[in-house]
Amino acid sequence: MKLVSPGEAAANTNEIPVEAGEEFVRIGEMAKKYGVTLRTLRFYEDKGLLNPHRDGSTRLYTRRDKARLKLILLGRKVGFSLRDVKQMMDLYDPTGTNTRQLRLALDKSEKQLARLQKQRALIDDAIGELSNSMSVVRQMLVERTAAPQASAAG
Amino acid sequence: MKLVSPGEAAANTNEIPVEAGEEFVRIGEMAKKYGVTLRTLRFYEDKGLLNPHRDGSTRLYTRRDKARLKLILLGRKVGFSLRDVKQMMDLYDPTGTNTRQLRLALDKSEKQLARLQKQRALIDDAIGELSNSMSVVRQMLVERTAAPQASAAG
DNA sequence: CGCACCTTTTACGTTTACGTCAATCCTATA
DNA sequence: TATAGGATTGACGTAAACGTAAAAGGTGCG
Repeated sequence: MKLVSPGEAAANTNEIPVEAGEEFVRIGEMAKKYGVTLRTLRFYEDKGLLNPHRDGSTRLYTRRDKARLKLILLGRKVGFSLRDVKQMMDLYDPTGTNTRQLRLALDKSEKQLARLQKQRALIDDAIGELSNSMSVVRQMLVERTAAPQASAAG
Repeated sequence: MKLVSPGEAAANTNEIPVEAGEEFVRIGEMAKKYGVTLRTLRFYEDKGLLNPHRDGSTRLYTRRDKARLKLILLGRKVGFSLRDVKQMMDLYDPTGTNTRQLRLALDKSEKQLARLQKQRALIDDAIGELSNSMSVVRQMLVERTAAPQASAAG
């Protein structure tokens, strides 16, 4: 049994004890697959967001880790901090209904949604102000460029 | 001659040589007037964005400084970095037409406008994703909450 | 054998715009 | 004169999410 081989180039394919069809991926592949850096994966682990298995000191990621990573990336995409993501993930309990987890997620989501809407309002505001300033500047440029001695400009 | 006295409470009113009706304000007032902290004003000065006069070691702000501060705050509002603002301000030349300054400002503004629009798109995207996730979570909560033993949920 | 390549841990650096002391000084006022 | 209120400089702290370098170990291949 080997590591999952992406395409053809499975360099450095070490013999790893794999049980029950579990597919292990090392950090390099994991990083490529999800478009993150090695540093990021180690960082997430350091923050308690990921918990890959180990073969000696080598990290081995399973599809559980992949699922978690997907969640993390989704969380970040919608603007949650890693702390928020961790807080929500930490409530996951495979034996229960995860009602609490879901409620927390919903709660945080509502707040985040509000933040996002506020941000959008701010940005719209900024766009407005900026557009104004730009037309003012354009006007000033026109006055300085066109017909410096004549006052009739059209 | 005295410092400009805002309302009635002009505490700590020191004798300051004022010429030609110039109105000086010390840092505390300046901060209040523009809703920034003392630290902020000193920081801006440290970054070369402001250049208040001095009475000994005490900073004295004139309306020139106020105008500059207004520009800084507008710049920040529309998302420019302080470096950008400084770069634009540094081109100011009271003897010329400031064409170069205006062109630079316009150039930076166009780029910033693009960034803002991109940001807004990202935010809209995030809002969409988040809304989706939220309805999924709500659905999950419904399934876990309502009629745990009956499969008919209306 | 040696090189290229992957991986590890540790730890400091980056970015931006200030916040938060800390120690000190000056001044007006009761 | 004691006290309260501003003001000064200097310098470390903060937030977030990694980047980057260093020093080292393991592995397969030609």
